[in-house]
Amino acid sequence: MTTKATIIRPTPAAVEKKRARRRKEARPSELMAAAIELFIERGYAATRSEDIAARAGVSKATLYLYFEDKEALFKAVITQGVVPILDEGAHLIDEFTGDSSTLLRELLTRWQVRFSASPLCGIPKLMISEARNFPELALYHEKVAYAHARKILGRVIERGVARGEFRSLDQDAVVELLIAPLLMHFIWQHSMGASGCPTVDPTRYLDTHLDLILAGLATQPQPRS
Amino acid sequence: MTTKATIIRPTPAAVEKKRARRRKEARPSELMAAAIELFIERGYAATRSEDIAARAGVSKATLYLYFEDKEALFKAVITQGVVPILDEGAHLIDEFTGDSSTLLRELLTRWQVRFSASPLCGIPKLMISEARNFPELALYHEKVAYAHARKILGRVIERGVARGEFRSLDQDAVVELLIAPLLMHFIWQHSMGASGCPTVDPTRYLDTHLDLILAGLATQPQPRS
DNA sequence: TCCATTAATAACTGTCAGGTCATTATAAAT
DNA sequence: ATTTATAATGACCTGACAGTTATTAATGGA
Repeated sequence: MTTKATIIRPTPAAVEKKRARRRKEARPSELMAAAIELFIERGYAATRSEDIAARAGVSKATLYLYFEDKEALFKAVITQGVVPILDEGAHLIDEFTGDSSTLLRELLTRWQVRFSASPLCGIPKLMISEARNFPELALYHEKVAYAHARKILGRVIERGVARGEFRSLDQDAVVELLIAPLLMHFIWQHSMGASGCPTVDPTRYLDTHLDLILAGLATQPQPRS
Repeated sequence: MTTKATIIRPTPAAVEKKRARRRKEARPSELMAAAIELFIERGYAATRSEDIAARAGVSKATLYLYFEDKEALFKAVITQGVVPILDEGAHLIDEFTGDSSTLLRELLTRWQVRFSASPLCGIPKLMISEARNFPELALYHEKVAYAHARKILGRVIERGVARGEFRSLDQDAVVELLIAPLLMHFIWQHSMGASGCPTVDPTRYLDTHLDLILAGLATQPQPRS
């Protein structure tokens, strides 16, 4: 017999199961798109869940049909896939046969272009801002995103050193120094830049970065611009 | 005759004048020290004014004797003097007679050491996080801090180019690229780093940065490490 | 010692935002 | 058409926090 019990309200577990199913539909991605914009603009604490819902064109209560709470929404936003874009770079390495300077140039340019065209490039600013309020999330993000990018860049440097094209310097430091300007640029754009502070031209900036660092890495004097 | 009016409460203007006088005493700097720590840790919105007061060892109401509101305290913290430290670098340039590579090395090292030893190095992270919530403040900070640093670095690059030591590249971009790794390092330390993410060794990082960028800037092939 | 002035606070208030719930609209099924 | 299941929401509740005020403690000058 069916336990036609006195319980009318569904159990919390059932509610969460339903939420998990719903999270794969269209509505949640609208909410997440709205959330990522607002979180990047204002930060986590200063963003009201009602505003997120409003921007997605639904009511606040609807948001809570799809996400357990504000924090779950934040985590969903942060853990959105940067990995596929990073992996495009990894494939580039596998296929590439030319010199490592050119490879490095192509790799960084690719990443810059791909991230610039997506809201994902706002995530560094967001993660930096909220890291101390969400330490586990920071560690997770470091592991799946930053460490991944470092590994890929590390392979290029190793390749260059092995082929006698690059000097052998402190590997970890070189990799950080390759990423830092890109990251800094994204971060600046989404914070100071968005408040009216001057920003450098992205392509000139990246070109100069590559020009400098490739000359600095090279074992032989390069043709100079 | 003195207007012995019915007014018992002091006028808001008088209160503010009193606050301005008090702000030059010892208590406010304790409050600001506490505030800078907490703002950097948790961000502006997530920091409760009661916690700031508690860390400074006073009650919340006392805080409001010295600062009009939370925002005024935040602005006071941000506008704390980075300029003197930057100017140490400017003096270095004036006195220096050697080659520009060494000058650049000394300048960046000096800044790195001086900022690392002070809570001021947390301000970039704070400003980045809150720029969009305080646009005027972002512009002010850009003007008195970042633009100032850029100008000083610009002079060194010009000096190097004039003396035939440095290649002539996009001036603005080069300056950004000199600062970006330092800034990024401070920002990382105070966000991801503080959440347990691995951080590179500062001195190795700075050494490699200088090694790379000076080699990249140099007109003549340098002695290579 | 007394008074006047200033420093400091505990207790309070109003507002605002996260989260819930009873109810209504919408779609599906028979 | 009627029932059932699901999607969506307005109205509500509650805790937390910025900012205020009435009161007390400290200070100092005569």
